[in-house]
Formats: sequence, structure tokens, C-alpha cells
Amino acid sequence: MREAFLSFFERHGHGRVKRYPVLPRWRDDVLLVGASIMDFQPWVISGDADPPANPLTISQPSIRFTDIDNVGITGRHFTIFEMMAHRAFNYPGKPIYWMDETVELAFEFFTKDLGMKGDDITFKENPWAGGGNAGPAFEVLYRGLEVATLVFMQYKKAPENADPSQVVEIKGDRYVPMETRVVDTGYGLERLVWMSQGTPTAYDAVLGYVVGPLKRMAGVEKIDERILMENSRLAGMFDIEDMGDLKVLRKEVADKVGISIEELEKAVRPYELIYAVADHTKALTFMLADGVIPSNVKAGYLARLLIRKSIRHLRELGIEIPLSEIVAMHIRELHRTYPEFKEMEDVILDMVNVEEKRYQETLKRGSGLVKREIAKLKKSGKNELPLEKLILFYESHGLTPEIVREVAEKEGIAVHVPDNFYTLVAKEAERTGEREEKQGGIVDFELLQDVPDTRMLYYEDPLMREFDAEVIKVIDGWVILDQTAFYPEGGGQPYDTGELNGVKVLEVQKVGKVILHKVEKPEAFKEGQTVHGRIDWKRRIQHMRHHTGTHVLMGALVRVLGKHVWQAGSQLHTDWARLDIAHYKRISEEELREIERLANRVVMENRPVKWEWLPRTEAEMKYGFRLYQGGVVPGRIIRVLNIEDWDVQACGGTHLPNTGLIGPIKILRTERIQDGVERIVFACGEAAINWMQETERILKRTSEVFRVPPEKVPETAERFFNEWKQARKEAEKLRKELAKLLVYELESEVEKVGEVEFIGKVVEGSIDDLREAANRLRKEKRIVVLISREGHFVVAVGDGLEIKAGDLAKVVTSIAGGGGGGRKELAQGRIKNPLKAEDAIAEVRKSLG
RNA sequence: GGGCCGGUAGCUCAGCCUGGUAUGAGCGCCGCCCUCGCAAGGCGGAGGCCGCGGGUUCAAAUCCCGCCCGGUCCA
Repeated sequence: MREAFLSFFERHGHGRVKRYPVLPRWRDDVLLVGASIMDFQPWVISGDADPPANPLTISQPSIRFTDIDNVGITGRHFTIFEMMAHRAFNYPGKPIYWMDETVELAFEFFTKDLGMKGDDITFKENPWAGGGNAGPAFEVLYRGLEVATLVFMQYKKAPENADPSQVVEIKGDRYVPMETRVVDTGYGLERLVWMSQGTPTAYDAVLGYVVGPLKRMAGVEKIDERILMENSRLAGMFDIEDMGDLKVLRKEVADKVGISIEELEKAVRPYELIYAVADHTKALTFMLADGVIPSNVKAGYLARLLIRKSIRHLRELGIEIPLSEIVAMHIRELHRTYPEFKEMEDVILDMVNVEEKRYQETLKRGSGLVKREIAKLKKSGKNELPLEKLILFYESHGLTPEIVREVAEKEGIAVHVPDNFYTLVAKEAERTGEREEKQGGIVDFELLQDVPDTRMLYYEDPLMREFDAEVIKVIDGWVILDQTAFYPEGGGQPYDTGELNGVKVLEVQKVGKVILHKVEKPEAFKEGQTVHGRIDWKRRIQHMRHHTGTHVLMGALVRVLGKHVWQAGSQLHTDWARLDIAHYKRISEEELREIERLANRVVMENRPVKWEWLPRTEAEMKYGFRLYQGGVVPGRIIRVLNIEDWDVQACGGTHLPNTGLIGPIKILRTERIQDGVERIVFACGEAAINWMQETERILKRTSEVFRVPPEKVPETAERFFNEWKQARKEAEKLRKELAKLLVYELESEVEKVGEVEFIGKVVEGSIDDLREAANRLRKEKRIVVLISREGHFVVAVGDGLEIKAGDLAKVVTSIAGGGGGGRKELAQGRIKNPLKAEDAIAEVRKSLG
């Protein structure tokens, strides 16, 4: 079907365009590609980039979560579907085609190539709006089922000050005409295949390679065909908005077939689950192949959602296979069309396995936690889990209230989940959240209106250290020149410092296309004056080493860890740099060494580093979307940095002309800064040497302390540690022996004070010894006071006495200073003046009498 | 980036609020008893820098500060 469509439009003069990734790297306003037109927003639509072909045809896998509750049930809803399209961009003065031709093409395709009867096809008018654009549209229905939409985009959102005569209103929003009118079509691949095959559901038509095996595994191959067909027929006309809708559907089907709702449910539910799993795992396969890393944020969370939902479905079906096996089925089937799947297979399957394991662990950890909490509750005689615990479980441990309830109810504890639970949680978070203050602009943008763009010498010659320039203007301590070699802060690279005519340059920023230099003495500069600039080269060259080094490292990371690795941010400093990457598990020591080795090899190969300015679409077609490592890059032409056969990125920083100049690259450590994001901290050039020398120094010092050569340090340290533990245990034993002796000696020193046995003595020993002895001596109606020569003391009071040990400790300290206290039976402390120990004991004895 | 929770025996965790002996608990491990043997059971035992560093205190696993590691929620 895909081929039929694409080749039909190719024959009719359209350029065939490869699918775009479902994770849209070229824009940051949406999480996933949900329609084919999104490939060309905003750059092509706005005219900032040329379309890759005009007119063009494409089949774009699209993912939408809005219908997720319908998936599996209605027979026609998917989270992932392929939207086939032909499209024409009618630029002013260069029209391609518009309404009539579009409809003709569609009709010809449907009737001639697909052999549909013209009478079965209906065109229904229904204006369309979305993504800031709008226009008239036709829905194309085949025997009542929507199979395509033809949109004629000719309006864009009206600005506030739009000319009222131009404004039109569509679906409640105000629009004005666009200069470029776009034919935007969407043909549902799955629905067309379904129509041509006549299977009960669209899932059977396009996902048979998964649905079949799953049916076998679940043992539901045989079912009353009549029930299934009837269910499909009615379900096909339903949209499930909530559980109520589902009940209505069930009832209608049950009545029609003449069985109870329960029987129907039992028959149909496994099918729905199987369909849903087949669809969800397909969407997942595309997402993971295109670089989505399962996590707790954004698109990553949607991937995790699909994984967890699919696992739950499988368990309900009683199928005990790892989820990755189903994903493998998709790869096996789809890799002929999408070879990138095969390339990524190992990583994709590993990601799914890691996630499945993680989910199990979360559940296990969670149920343990909940069970312990419940044990506590039961002890205190409660039988309901309080709301604040529920919030705690969710916020601190990631346990949704549903999971908590499941566990708790098994233990006979009621859990009440408020309907607005997540709102409550959000409020809780808001209360604790502090407002962050935003920083003001550098200078008033208005003041820069008439200032010409600064010529960027650092791009013309990134190794330029000195230059001459003319002062254009001085504003609020910032000097503006006609040209500069000072790099302004941007793209994770810090600004340069240095001098202008011997005056210190403190900071350099870019506002629009004007570069501003903050100087120590602005009064030294006048308009029209020629100045000589000199860059702090030690600082700058380190930034360049770290910047080019970041790209080299990136290439190594992708090769060692896999193509799913994308840059998630970076920051350069003089002494070190950091690179955050998307990755689904911790990087092992071994991988890290391999990455470091590879990166340094590329340095030693001294590969050339080249940069060029390219129009956006040309750059994308030449290098792919891997360009956008640093995030979305604005502008009509973009700067592409190319390390020969190693790494290509859109980048605005200054770079070394070859990799050899980076010097050594040393990875210092990795951190896991967020679910699915690893931070690599590293140093290049001189900074790397500093770190290595420092590490060596530490090792040398350590080896000096142990008096062994450095290579013997680990085993020696281990030996020392073990011996130390042994010695500690030995000392413990001796202490107990000593205490026994002390006890033996003291037993003979008992004196009677009233009806109390009293032992009071100044002895040798540590506080532990004293306590040990006192505990052994303690018995009914006996009081023991022991004070060491260092001033530690213990007081033990036997059972059957009203006196508290803590009170007697106070008597001791009242005479000899210091402090102490404790429980009823045993108190301990230390006196300030050991010479008064005897007096203190006497005072205690007196207090008893 | 911010918040929250956690780090104690090989493992899972009590103890921390309210500082005062880690008799820590269960599982696991070792030995003995029982058994033809195994499991179960009984008896005994080994096993702890209480994450790291500082502070407060007579005294810190416990309170305070900083750091590291893990988990989790929100941007």
C-alpha cells in the first residue's frame, strides 16, 4: 500500500521523501510527530527552509496518545499510524497546484490504483485548523469510513495588529492569509489496508505478524466468529471517552448476539488486549529507534507508559514472555522498510529489558514499603491509609495510588484515593516551591536598533588572538565594535576575556547580532576610535580544546554505546567540561575506558575539523537530524561543524582546525543527573594534564604513607584495613576480660548504706570498660558508681530502688564539674576535675544515707 | 535547576522523632544435634568505620551543616 501510494505520486511528478524521525529534533514545541505536516513546521511553512522536494510525497509514521483508550477496542484507533501524504508548497509567483488538481489526484489514486468504486467515495467539506495554520479541507470517506483528509492551508494566526479587512475566523480563532499556500494531505495507511483486506479490525490487517503469535500464546485462537464480527461492527462506530461508553458498547453487542455482558467481556477482552499490545509495542519500537530514552519526563515518559501498559496487558493475558520479544517481532517485520531498526536492534531490546526489570523492581520495592507501612498502621489500630502517606508514596517513591491500593487491599487496609489526587499533589508541590527570579537583559534592546551587526572575526579565523577594530558605540559600560575576535557567551561556551587597548574586558555578550564588550574603564573609549584587542589566549584555547573535545567525545560515545545517544546539554570551563547525554543505564567502567581510548585515538589521528554555513534543508539532507545535538537551531542557514568521518553537528562555537590540537582527553567521572541522562565530566589539553598530575600526586603520597610502591597500595590498604578490624575485635575481647577482672575485684568492695548495697570506686579503664563492668555489677538494690582516672564515669542503679541513675550522675557532676546523664538504670558522663572523683563518690554515698 | 525519601551484618530492613550498652530482627552463611540422605526442626557461631567529612555535646547510628551514592516528584 505504502509503495502503491508513493509510486503513484512519484509518477505524477512528486519527489519521494524519506520518513522523518517520530522524535522531532528540529522543533521543541511538540514531544512527538503526530502528523506528516509536522515534518515541515515551522521552518518550511514559514519560508526559512526549502522543502526537500516540491511537490513531494511521503509516508510518515505518526504517534498520538489522544486515542490511547480507544486502541484495541474500536478496531480502527492506533497510537501509531502511518500518514501518507502528497504536498505542494505554492510560493508567491511559483504555484504548483491547488484544490482541483489535489482532488483529481486523490480520486485517480483511489479509483484507478486501489480499484475503489467512485460511488463509494464521498468528499465532505470541513475546515481545518491546527499548529497555528488553517484553511478549507475535505474529508475523504470510503463507505462511510474516513480514509484521508485534504487540507488547503492558506491562513496563519492573525497578529494582534492585523488589518481587520484581512482577518477571517475559523473555529473561533482569527487568521490572516499566508503568502505561501500549502496543499497538505493525509491518507491513513492502516485504514486503506484494512478496507482492501476486509479483516475484522484494522489491527488484523496491519499487525497480523504480532497479533497471530499473541493469540496463540494466549490460547484464544478459537472464538465464536459471530461475536467478534458483531463486536467489531459496533465497536467500529464507537469512540470511547470514558468507562460509561464502554459499558454501553458492551451492552449493545451482548444484546445483539444474545449472551450476557460477562460472557461477552470474557470473549472479547483478550482480543482487545492483544490488539493494544501489538499497537503499543509498534509505537514503542519507532520511538526507541528514533532516540527516545524511557524516563520520567516528556517523550521518555510516554515510552515508559507504553512499556508499563503493555506489560500489564501481557500479564492479564497470562503471557509470560519478556516484552522485548514482541518488540523483536516488529523489528523482524519492519526492518525491510526501515533498515535503521536492525541497526539499533540490540540497543532497543536492551532498553526494553532494562525498563521491564526496572518496573518489576519499582513494584517490588513499592509493595515492601507499603506492607511495612501497613504493619505499622495495624499496630496502632488503624485500618485506613492516610492521604499524606499516599502522597509520600507517590512523590518520594513513584508509587501511583492505584499500585498502593492494590497492595493495601490485599492486606485488608482501605485506601481512599481522592479524584483530584494529582491536583492535590501539584498543590503540595506548589506550596514548597520557591519562585526563582529572572535576570534582566544585558542592555536595552531598543538602544541597539540602529547599531550595525558586528563582524565575527572568530568565525573567520578561530585562532586569531589580536585584532584592530573601530568603536561604534559605548552603552552602559559596554563597548560595541565594528568587528571583534572576542567570542560572546553561547552554546555552552563561555565568553572570552582579554584587553582592549590595555583595558580589561570582563564579559562579552551577544544581543541579536551585536556583540557587546563589558570593560573595566568604559570612559577610556570614544566613538570612531581605533582600538587594539588582545584575547586571553590561555583561557580561550582551553575553551576550544574542550569544545572540539566535546564533539570528539560525542562521536566516541555514539560508537561505543549506540546511536540512541544524543547530547542533552554541555557546559565548558577552563579546567573541565561536562557533556550530558541521553542514555538508558549507567555507563560501565569498561565502556568508559573504551570511550576514552577511542576519543584519544581520534585526537592522535589528527583529523581535520571543518565548518561551513549551509541552508537548513540542505544540511538536514546531507547529514540527517543528528545535526541538532545541541537542540533546536534557529535561522535560515546554519553553521555545520564536521570532524572528518567522526561527528557532524550544527554548532556556533569556536573550534580547533584539527583534532590533534585538543591534546589528551581525560574522563574524570560520570554522574546520573536524571532518569535517562548521564553526565560525563572530562578535561582536555592542559587541564587534562593537571588532573592526571594531581591524581598521581595523591597516589604517591598514599604510597609514601604505607611505605610501599604505588602498585602495592590497593592490597596494602586492604591488608591494613583487615588488620585494623582484627585488632579492634581483639581489643573488644580484652576489654571484656578486663571488665570481668574489675568486677571480681569490686565485688569485694560492697558497703551497706541503709538497705542499699553501694560500690563506689575510682578505677582504670575507658568509658566502655566502665560501662561493661557496671552492667555486670548491677543487681537488685545495688548502686554502682565508677569513675576513671580520665574522668569518665558511670552510675548503675539496680532494680527495686526508687533512685534514678541520671539524678546520681548530677550529684557527681555537682561536685566534680562536667556533665552527664542517662536512663533510670544506667547513666554516664565525664567530670571536669578528676581530682575530685573521691569527693564525688563520697557525696553520692551521703545522698543515699 | 528545585523539592522529597533513603544509605545500619552478605541480602531485606528495625532502631533516629525524644542522644545514653548495636542482647538488633528475618533471610542467607558456618558448625553441631536429628536423618540412610535431603528438607524441615533444635542448639551454637561467625559476620557492623551505622555512606564520607565537619560541628554541637560529658556522650552522636540518632541533632545540625557540607559532600558522595541511590530512588522519586516537579520545572
